[in-house]
Amino acid sequence: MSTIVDVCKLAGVSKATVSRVINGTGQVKKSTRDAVKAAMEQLGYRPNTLAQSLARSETNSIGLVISDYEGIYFGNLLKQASASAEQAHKELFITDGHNDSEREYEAILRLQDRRCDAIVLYSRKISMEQLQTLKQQLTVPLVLINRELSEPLFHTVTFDQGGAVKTMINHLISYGHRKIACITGPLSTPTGQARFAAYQDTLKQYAISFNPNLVKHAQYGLQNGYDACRELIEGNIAFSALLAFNDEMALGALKALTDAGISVPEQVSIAGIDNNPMTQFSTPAISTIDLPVKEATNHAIKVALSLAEGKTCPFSSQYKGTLIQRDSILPFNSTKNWLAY
Amino acid sequence: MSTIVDVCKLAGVSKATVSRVINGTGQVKKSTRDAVKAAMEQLGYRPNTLAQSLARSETNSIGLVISDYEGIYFGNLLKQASASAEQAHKELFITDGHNDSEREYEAILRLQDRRCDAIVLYSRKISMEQLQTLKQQLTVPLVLINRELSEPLFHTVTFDQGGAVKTMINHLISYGHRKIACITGPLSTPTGQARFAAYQDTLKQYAISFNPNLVKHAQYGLQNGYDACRELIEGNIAFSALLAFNDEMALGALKALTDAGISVPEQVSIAGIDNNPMTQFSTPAISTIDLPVKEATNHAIKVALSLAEGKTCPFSSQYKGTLIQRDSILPFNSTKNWLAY
DNA sequence: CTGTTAGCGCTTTCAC
DNA sequence: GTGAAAGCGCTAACAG
Repeated sequence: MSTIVDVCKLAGVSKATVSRVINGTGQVKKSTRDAVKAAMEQLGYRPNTLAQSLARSETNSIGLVISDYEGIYFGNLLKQASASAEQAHKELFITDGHNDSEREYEAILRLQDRRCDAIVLYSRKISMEQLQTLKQQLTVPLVLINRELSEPLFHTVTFDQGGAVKTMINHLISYGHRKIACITGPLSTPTGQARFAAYQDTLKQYAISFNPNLVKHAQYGLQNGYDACRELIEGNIAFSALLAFNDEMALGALKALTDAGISVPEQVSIAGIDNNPMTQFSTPAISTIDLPVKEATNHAIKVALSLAEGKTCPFSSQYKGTLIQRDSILPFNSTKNWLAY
Repeated sequence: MSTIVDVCKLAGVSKATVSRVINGTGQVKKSTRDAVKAAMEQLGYRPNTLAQSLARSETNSIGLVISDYEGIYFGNLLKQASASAEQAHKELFITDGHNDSEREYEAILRLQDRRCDAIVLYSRKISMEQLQTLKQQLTVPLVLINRELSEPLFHTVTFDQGGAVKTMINHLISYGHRKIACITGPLSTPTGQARFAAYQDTLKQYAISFNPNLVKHAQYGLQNGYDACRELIEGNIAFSALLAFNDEMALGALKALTDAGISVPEQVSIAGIDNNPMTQFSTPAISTIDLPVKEATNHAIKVALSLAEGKTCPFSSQYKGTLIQRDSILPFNSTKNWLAY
C-alpha cells in the first residue's frame, strides 16, 4: 500500500499538492497535476480513508442500524437506504442489533465512535430510557424510522400503524364482517401496540364487542401465523374474517385454514399487512396494506443527511399505508360459515 | 466529544497511561487505573475508532460485499455473517454492489481503502478480469462465496450448484418423470450456468433427450417464475414435472399452474431450490433443495479472519445441498396429464 | 501555484 | 509503573 508520500517522491511535489489533486481543491498547474496523477496511477495509489476522515473530522458516511435481518421490511429498507446514500455520495454502514435493545444501543454508539456523519435507526427494541441517554451522549444527528416519540428527542419518520389496521378493519366491516379474528404481532413493540389498539378501537366504533377469544398474540413469521391460526380454529369460536398483523403470519394462517379444510375466502376472509410480494402469489392472493417503506427510508436518509450538514428539518413526518385489494376477502353474506354463528 | 487528552488532564496522567487502560495493555497501578476510568466515565469518553485504527493500522473489522439486497439468500447470509463477526469481536461492514459488477469492484476497493482486515465477497456479477486485477491491487485477503475459480486467485467457499440440480432431477426421475420442464435463473451467472448444465447432463444420463421447448430462462423472482410458467403452459408441450432454479420462481410457477386450472401435484409435480421458508407454507408445500448458506457464510468469515491473522487455510471448500421432500411431487404413473403425451 | 507546518486522536517504543 | 516523543496518512491554514 503506497501512501501519499510515495506519490510525493515519485511526482517530486509536496503532500499539500498531492492532497490538492486528490480532492480537487485549490489551484494546481495542469502539468504538475498530470504528473501527480501519473504517479498515483503508477503506484496504484488510493488515499487511506481512515486518515482522510481523521484529518477532516468527517467521514462522509452515514450509519444505519436495524433490529435484525429478518422480515420483508428490511430488504426494501436496506435497498433504498443504500440507493439514497449512494445518490448522495455517502457511504452507508449497516449494523444490526441482533434484535436486542442493548446491542442496538451499543451499535449506535459504535457508529458514532466511527464518526459517522449521521445515524438512522430502525428499531423494534430500543427503550425510551436508552433514547434519553443517547440524546445526551450523541453528538451526531440520529433519526428514527417507525418510532413515535412523545418528547421531541430525535427526528422521526413514522408509519401510521394504527391507521393501517383501521383501514383494513373498515374494509372488512364494509364487507359485512363482524366477527373478525386477529393475530397480532408482539405487543412489546410500539408498532404492535398501535396496531392492536387500532383493532380494538375500530371494532368499538362499530359497536362490535371485543372478544378476546378471537385474538392470538404471536411473533411475526410464517410458522407462528400458522400455529396461532390453528389455535383459533381449535378454539371453536366462529369468525368470518381474520386479520394478521403482517403478511407472513397471514400466509401461515392461510395454510392452517387450508389444512383444516376451511376454504379461503369462501368460508373465511383473510387479510395481512406489509404488501409482501408473496401475497400476490398465494392462492388466493391476499388483500393487504402497503406501507411505503422505500419512501420513508429515503426520507429518513435525506433528513439525516440534512441534519449532518447543519440544516433544519421538520421534526417528524408520517406515511400512511394504502389498501391493496386482492382475492382473499369476500362479502360476509356470501360466506358459508365454517362454524355455526 | 472528549478526546484522550481531556481524560489525561482530568486524571492527571499521560496519554500513554490512558491508552494503556483503554486497551488493557502494559502495567498500570490499580489506583491510577481507577482514576483514569473515573475520568473516562465522568467525561463519557469513548475512543475515536478512526484514530485507533490509523495508529494501529488495523481496523478490527471485516467487509462484506453482496450483489444486492435481493432474494432469500442474503437475509440468512447477512444474519450469519453478522453473528460470526460478532462472535469474533469484529465489526462487520456490509456494502452492496447494486447488482452491477463495476460497483461491486469499487465496493471492494473502498472497503480496502477503509482498511478492513479482510473482505468477503458474495457476487453474482464480478468478472474474472476484475478478479484478476483485484488480485494485484488488494493487500487484504479476499474470500469468495459461491464462486468457483479455475485459477487459485482467492480462497473460495462454494456450493455444489450442479449437484443440487442433479439431486432434484434424479429424485424426479426416480418418481417416473421424464418430461421435466425447467425454468432457469439468469444464465449470465456461474450459478445459473452450473445448474443448467447439470439439468442437461442429468437428463442425458438417463437418455432423455433435451427438449428446448421445455425450458424457459428467467430472472429470479415470483413474477418471472409466473410468467415463464405461463409461457410453458401456452407452449402446449406436455410435461409432468417442473423444476424452477429457485423457490421464488417455483412459487410463481405454482400460482400460474393453479390459475390455469392445472393441479399440483396431481397433474404436474414441481420443485425448487433454496429451501425458502415459504415453500413450507404454500399449498402444496414445495419440495426443494436446502443449501447450507449459514454454514458456508460462517466458514467464509472464519477463513477471512484467519487469513487476516496471517494463518493459512484450505484454499477452497464446497458445501452440498440436501433434498427436502414435501408435497409437490407425486409419482408419474399417478399423475393425470394436463396435456396429452 | 506550491511548500511548510501544524495538527486529527490514538498507539507504541524507549527511557526513567 | 509512567511519561516523552515519534509516528499512522492525510488535510488545512499560512506563507511565499
